[in-house]
Amino acid sequence: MSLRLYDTGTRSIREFQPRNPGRVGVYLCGLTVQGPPHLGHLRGGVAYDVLIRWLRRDGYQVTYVRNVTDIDDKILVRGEEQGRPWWAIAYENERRLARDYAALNVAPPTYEPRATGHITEMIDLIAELVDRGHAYATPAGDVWFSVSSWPAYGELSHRRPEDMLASAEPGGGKRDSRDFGLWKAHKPGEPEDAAWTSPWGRGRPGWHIECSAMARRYLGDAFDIHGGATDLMFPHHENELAQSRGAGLGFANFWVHGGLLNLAGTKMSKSLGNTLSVESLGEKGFGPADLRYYLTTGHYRSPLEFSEDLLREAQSAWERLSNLVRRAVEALGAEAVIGGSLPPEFTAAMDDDLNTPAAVAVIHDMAREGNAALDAGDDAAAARAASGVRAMLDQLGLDPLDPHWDDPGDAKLTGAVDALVKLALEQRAEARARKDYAAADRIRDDLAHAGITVKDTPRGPVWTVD
RNA sequence: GGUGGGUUGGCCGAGUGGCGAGGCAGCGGCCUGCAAAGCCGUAUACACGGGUUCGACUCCCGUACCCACCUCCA
Repeated sequence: MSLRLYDTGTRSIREFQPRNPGRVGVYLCGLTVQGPPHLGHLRGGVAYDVLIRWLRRDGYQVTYVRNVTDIDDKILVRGEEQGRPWWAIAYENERRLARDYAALNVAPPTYEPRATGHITEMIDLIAELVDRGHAYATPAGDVWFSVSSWPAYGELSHRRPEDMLASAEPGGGKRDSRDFGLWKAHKPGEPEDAAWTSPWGRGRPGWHIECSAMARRYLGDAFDIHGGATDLMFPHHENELAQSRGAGLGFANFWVHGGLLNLAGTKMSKSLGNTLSVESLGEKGFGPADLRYYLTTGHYRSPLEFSEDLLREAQSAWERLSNLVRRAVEALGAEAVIGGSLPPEFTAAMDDDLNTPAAVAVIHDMAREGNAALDAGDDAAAARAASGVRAMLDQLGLDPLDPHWDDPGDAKLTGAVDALVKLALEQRAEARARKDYAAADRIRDDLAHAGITVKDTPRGPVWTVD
């Protein structure tokens, strides 16, 4: 069994085969860094992280390119509004995104090219399109892609040209309302540092051309997988495809589109302003692992509803899993809970178009076995189950013992708190020994007020900081 | 108007032509001084109407409703 992936281009699940044996090239449309990232962006990041991890686990050498769009109309508008350079805003948001991805244990891509660093490649590509008759320049210095010159236009999103509404992008010398911009002439009033020299005069690139140009540079004329969320399918990906194919490039073999994250029934979106950040959730007691687990419990292509209640449920479920792993480590030692292999049911679920909900169900089943074995004192079975659970979680980027999840701010305090809590627990143990439960419970309550939860286990009390 | 996706039990969420994934919440029990954790058991499902079939939640047709895209958006 190997990976079968849904491909938007053919609207079907296909056996994944790389173009070159052992190597996979993946291009993911990253963010337009006009504002801070929100949970929807992070969902996409986690979903593709899961895909990349699965490909690597299959032994592929993966080149994963995720771009940053750091020049576009909206970024320029933000700069105007805030009275700051547009590039400062772009870079600030890019760093925020990197920080949030890191918090969620999303591995960095192989390379993260910025649009502004690839103007040359874009100009080259545009020039080729003009030469081939698929693009035309206007006297004003704009360059448009000619949709009517490319009969296959619409093949990805399966739209017929006559069904398309006329683009709102006005005139500007366009021959056809569906034509889209490859190069935008610099306009009076726009920042001088937002324009580059080109054969058509000073200007800046249109949105779609960057991905075609950067994918070509880093992955070659043809590559394996192109990803992005479903809202990019049209027009962005359709346009990318037309540009690249129009220039004679093979472009992507698989198109993988992820579902959106909904908030109160509608999608979370920059333009709607209904966004949520990792920090705001942290203030409500949710850790990045809770969020990552939650984002993993839905299938990547399905829309996912977000609410605090749902996140809280995910948190409970995630704690169950991480409890099992910790219990096993406490009972059997850390060396007994490493390096389990992945159960065939888990592998089958993941190979089936990355069916993470089914994969997570396998983890829960094995966690139950592990807990039962622990209760029964069957160390061998417990170690086997806990190791398996850990291996599966690790595959999803959710190993509970990964130091990544530790709050670094706690490190300095841990030693001191440890000693103090130990002292309190000794007193509580003495009280319990003389059956003075009122005193024992008072100590536990006091600790609880300080944010420390004490639980009694067959091997003595354990405590956690909330 | 066009295109695509969806409607599963209190909630979330997989899946299959015939054995009721998994989680969260609930209830009962075991364990525990209590609590927590854990384990065992347990009720409530497949939007509606037709059709195909020995048999449909699963296939087909229709209806309703929801979401997304068709303008920038992960």
